[in-house]
Amino acid sequence: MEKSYSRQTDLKWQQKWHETELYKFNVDRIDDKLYCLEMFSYPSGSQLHIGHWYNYGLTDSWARFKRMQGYEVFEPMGFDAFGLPAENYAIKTGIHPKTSTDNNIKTMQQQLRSMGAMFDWDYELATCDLSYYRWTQWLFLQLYKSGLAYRSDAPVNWCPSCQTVLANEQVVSGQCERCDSEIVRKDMNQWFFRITKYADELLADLDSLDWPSRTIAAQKNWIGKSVGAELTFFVSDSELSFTVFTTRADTLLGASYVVLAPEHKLVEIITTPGQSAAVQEYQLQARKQSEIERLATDKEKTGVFTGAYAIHPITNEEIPIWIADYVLASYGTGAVMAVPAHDTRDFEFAKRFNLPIPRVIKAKDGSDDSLPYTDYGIMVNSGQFNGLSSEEGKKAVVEKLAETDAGKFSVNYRLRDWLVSRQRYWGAPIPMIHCDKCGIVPVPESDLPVELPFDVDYKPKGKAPLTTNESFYYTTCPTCGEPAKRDPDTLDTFVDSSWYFLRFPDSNNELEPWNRQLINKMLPVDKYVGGPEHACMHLLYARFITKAFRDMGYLDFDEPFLSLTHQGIILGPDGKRMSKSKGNTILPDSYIEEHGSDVLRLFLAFGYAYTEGGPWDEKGIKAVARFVERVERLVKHVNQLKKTASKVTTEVGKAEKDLNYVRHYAIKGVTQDAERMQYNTCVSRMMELTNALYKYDLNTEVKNVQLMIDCIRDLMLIMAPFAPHFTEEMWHQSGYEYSIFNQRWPKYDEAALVLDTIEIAVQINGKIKTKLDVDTSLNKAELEKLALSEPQVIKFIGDKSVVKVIVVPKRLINIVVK
RNA sequence: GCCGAGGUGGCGAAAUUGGCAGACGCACCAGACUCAAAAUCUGGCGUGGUUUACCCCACGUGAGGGUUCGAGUCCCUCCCUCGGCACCA
Repeated sequence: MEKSYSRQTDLKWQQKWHETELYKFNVDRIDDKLYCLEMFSYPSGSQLHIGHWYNYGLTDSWARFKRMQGYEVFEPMGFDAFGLPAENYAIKTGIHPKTSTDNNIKTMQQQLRSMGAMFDWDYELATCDLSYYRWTQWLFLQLYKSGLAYRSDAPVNWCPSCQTVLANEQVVSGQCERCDSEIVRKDMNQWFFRITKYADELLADLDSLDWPSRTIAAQKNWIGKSVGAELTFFVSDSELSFTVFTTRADTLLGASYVVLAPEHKLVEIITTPGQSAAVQEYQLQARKQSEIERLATDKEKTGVFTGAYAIHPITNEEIPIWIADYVLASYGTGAVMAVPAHDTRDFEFAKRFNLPIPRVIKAKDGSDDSLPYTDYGIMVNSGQFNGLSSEEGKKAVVEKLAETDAGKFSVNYRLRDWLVSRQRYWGAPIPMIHCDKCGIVPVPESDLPVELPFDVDYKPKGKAPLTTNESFYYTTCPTCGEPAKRDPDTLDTFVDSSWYFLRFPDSNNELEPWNRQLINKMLPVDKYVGGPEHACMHLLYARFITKAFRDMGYLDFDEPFLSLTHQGIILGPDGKRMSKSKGNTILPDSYIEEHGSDVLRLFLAFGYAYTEGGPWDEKGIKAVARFVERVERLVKHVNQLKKTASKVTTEVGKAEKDLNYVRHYAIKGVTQDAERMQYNTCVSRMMELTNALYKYDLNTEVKNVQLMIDCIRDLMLIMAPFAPHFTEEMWHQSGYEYSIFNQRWPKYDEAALVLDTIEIAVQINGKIKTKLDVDTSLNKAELEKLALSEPQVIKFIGDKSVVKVIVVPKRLINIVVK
């Protein structure tokens, strides 16, 4: 047999789909819309790799499945085109980022088209296009206007290799997310987005989302809510006071000293002359520490006594004030009350410096008298609070202090504001102007875009490259008209990607970033598919931007992505992550050339649990190629039978019923499993139906050809989302009307799934002893009677007596004997 | 340490959510076709024991307990792997 599926088939149908505009989104059907989105591509130097196929190809299969179910599917594609890799490549090779990015986009467009996905290219966007980033700048201005973008002096994360600051989210255990360089802390004046304003809502709304639990957990961890109280301590012999944050107000009576962060503002004021040399030395040491040193949790506690004392707010006793680097200036109030008996860190510190360790909580059942004791318990040695549980005490102590304004309930978040400025070239310029007279002035919206100049020396020098382009950098103040300077920093690329899903449905709108009525209908995104590595970056930022623009009145929904799936990672054949340096990279191109793109797509569907991924397997792709050929032979064989079979029947006997059962079982299985993106079992069901058809053909002399035709028609339909070119070709060869993707998804018939007889298991005391073919029409009592009269069963029961019989229709009968 | 996801044949994996563990496929073994090979087709394939064979028996989802007529699935205690957070008060 001449094979009729190949790479040529792909190209032929891609051409036809393109000419007939088959996948063009029809806005008139917006009420049936389904927004299916894959995380857009980063056009790096290399080409589409297996990971892209795994993400885009199989999400496209899901989208096609939805299309056949009658949805008007919106599946756009674009490019996250600003960013460091293009710039670093430029520094290395001298090729301008714009040149290399434009080239890469062209290559990737080509490759994405060759995948044969339904992407509607009319909506394509690239974040580095002026038509896109002018609206990114607009976004910035709106955030600025509403107080959500602000400039501040703060200790920031500086990557000495990338020569730029980074957001907290881009620092991974003290190292740069991109280049693994050790991060340095620097005090700099930078732009921030006030994401912390939404901390509580970002946390609370997580529970309403159909997202993987690990991603929800990661965001919860990252936001890091802690509920507690702020308590005020006065400095002895002074009017000065400071507050501490604690989640364990019930342990207040056990506070035997307090600790300020070395950077705490009060330190200079309260330190006694005798201690000032030691304190200054310690502050200097703390500042010099690298991020990695500071994060080490196993190092010995260090600290210095300030010489000053605080007044305990309940006992009025004097307790010493220390400084130590285990207290972070950036969290809570930068000061803690130390309760060494009930906190492991305070305990270590107190041991080291011989500070008192009074116990004020005992275990509820009195069983644990070891220290430190960090669980909840009963308050002891706490005067009027004695006998209260920790839970009660946490309230009672704060309420007591509140009487004198020395305490209030309070919530703290680990989440920090999002640092968005970068001292790099290849990004959207920040639309702000620095004027000596007027201060920081926003660029008027009518002056947007602030165009990124082409002619810039982008080699890193520790300051923003845009300062080297004088005609960009030097400008006039829009307020007073005097000479002024543009902000030379560019926006974090995560700003670009934090709103692209809002732009897609209206990506050609030149008057506004999006039309409100339109996106209120098009969004939220119904299904979002991409890697899990964005859990606390892109996925968090996008939620923040959505909520912020909702509050500004530009859109009416609360969350951007209702349902999220993370595809797994396809590893190299060696089981390691694919990388050029390891030489274990698998490129899709040669497989597509050899087998056609559908074989690759089907293999990715069949070979892995979608959310798990796994090592590349050369043999697997052969197996799937074999399956595709097997289907092709079958289609051709039956099309032949249609014309030439001399002896046919329309009767439906046992063999026909069995075949029809497999057919409807397959339809049902694929319908359910495709819905939840469990693609491997979808392909299994198709294989079973194929096998059943072969078996029927082989074992049946006089065939019900019409049934075979119907089965194969359904097989082509359920296979279509996973092998779009192949099935379109088979559909065509079978004489059906173009296109298979305009067909409705087949429905399964529950009646066909009920067989006349079924094999059920018979257990004695829960162990399977035999199996019976029974009529499915039998009721429970009849089944029980039948089982008990079965010779095998009688033999097993022997002289024991039957205590109980459990009958589960269509499954099993369990006879309990004693 | 806290949070999340996992641990099932030689391998990739399934299991209608408490009801026949291992579907589907890979690899392997045997057979058919063939001069031969490839391709294709048919059958076998968790482990151990027993048996000439058909059969039969026992064991089996990381380990150990428990609930239940019945547990891969629920509960408790551990072990291991991966991911997130972490001197966060």
